[in-house]
Amino acid sequence: MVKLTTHDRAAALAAGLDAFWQWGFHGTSMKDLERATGMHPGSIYAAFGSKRGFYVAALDRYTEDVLADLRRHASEAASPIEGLAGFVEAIALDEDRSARSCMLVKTLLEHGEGDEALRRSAESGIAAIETEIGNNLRRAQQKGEASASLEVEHAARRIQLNIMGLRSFACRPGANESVAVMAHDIASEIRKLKQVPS
Amino acid sequence: MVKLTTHDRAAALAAGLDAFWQWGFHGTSMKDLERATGMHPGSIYAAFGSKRGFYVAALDRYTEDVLADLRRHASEAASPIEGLAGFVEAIALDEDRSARSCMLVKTLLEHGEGDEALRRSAESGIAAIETEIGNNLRRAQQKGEASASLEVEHAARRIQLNIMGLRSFACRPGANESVAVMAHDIASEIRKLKQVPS
DNA sequence: GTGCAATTTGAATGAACGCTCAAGAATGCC
DNA sequence: GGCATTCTTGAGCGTTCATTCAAATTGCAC
Repeated sequence: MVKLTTHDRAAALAAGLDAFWQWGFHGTSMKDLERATGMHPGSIYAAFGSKRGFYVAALDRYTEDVLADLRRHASEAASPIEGLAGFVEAIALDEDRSARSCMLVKTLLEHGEGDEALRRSAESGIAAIETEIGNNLRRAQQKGEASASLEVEHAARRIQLNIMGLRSFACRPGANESVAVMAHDIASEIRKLKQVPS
Repeated sequence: MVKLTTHDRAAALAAGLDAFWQWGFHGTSMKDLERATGMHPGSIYAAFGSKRGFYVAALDRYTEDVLADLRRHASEAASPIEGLAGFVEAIALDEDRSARSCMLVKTLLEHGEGDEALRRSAESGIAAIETEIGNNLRRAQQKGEASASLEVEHAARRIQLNIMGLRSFACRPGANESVAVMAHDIASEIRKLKQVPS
């Protein structure tokens, strides 16, 4: 295992993630990855150890990207809850179909019974996102935006489940209009967590 | 393509579905399918044409099974809406992890950009289930259980999205308790569609 | 029991798979 | 420029893939 320049490694991960995202782990061949990254097989193995190692690294990067996106929405929105609602609404605006499904769910479903370690890797990403959603809800509580009696972990799980459903729903061919409707539905359910100002 | 006795064909489909459900399309080899069905490669090709043909047939069978399950819940429950709520709650009771993910979503995600025909096949299954959910809601309207002003198609889509999310959520390793909580959450949201008796 | 058609069988096929590593190119140091 | 070291390259490794088909077996009519 050998260092690439930070830039090269990041570019390779982005390209590899893209390929795995489109065709899944088993559906993406080393030849596909060579084409996508412009690297030769030896270099890929030097950098990531194996096809599976490459997948895990790309999956980690995906989780980081989602977390960054979540934090960006939180920091740019008028309030924590608006940040979450905006994050959900943005899913419907995603142009490319294949980028819509959640890579973590995709991993979980593709490796149903097979690769326990890979499933745990996906689970830890999901847990991290759930925690971040929970952080936002707690911030909403501190600001008085959400009720102090809100069960944060439960609500975070429910939001996560909605996002999983929405992202899968968005992969349906020709569902473009209804995805937007569903996204707004979910966003307005999130906004219902705002307590009526007393 | 050659006829198997009805019984043999059904048994082969059930075994094949099981294998595809666990390992996905690309993750299941012909050798796996031979082991699962007890058939020899020639017989599988005689009966289903190709590995892909086998997958499509198994997927169709899956859709039929889900529809039958949905109708069973509808006919055994006290009312149409209770039928839907019970159907959702039953998902959490499913024992084997791999049988929890929705095969149709799994197909949609695995073939993100690749096999257009397969994705359309999955979509038609999803649409059929959505229609059946809608039928139940309409029946609820006719009985006065749900408001006549309920937007049936919209509500059906929303329920379907929740089910997709729940079934994916249920694949998370070690999520057993929270799956039950989420299932009851979704079921009680469905029950909110009951109009208050006036 | 015999002959014929239908079915079952699994060894064989070429292609594609993930992965390796010896050889070549590039780099750094004096 | 010469030498040692590191990195890059891609042909080739053994394996496994989906698929085929000639031969063996079976079922049936008479």
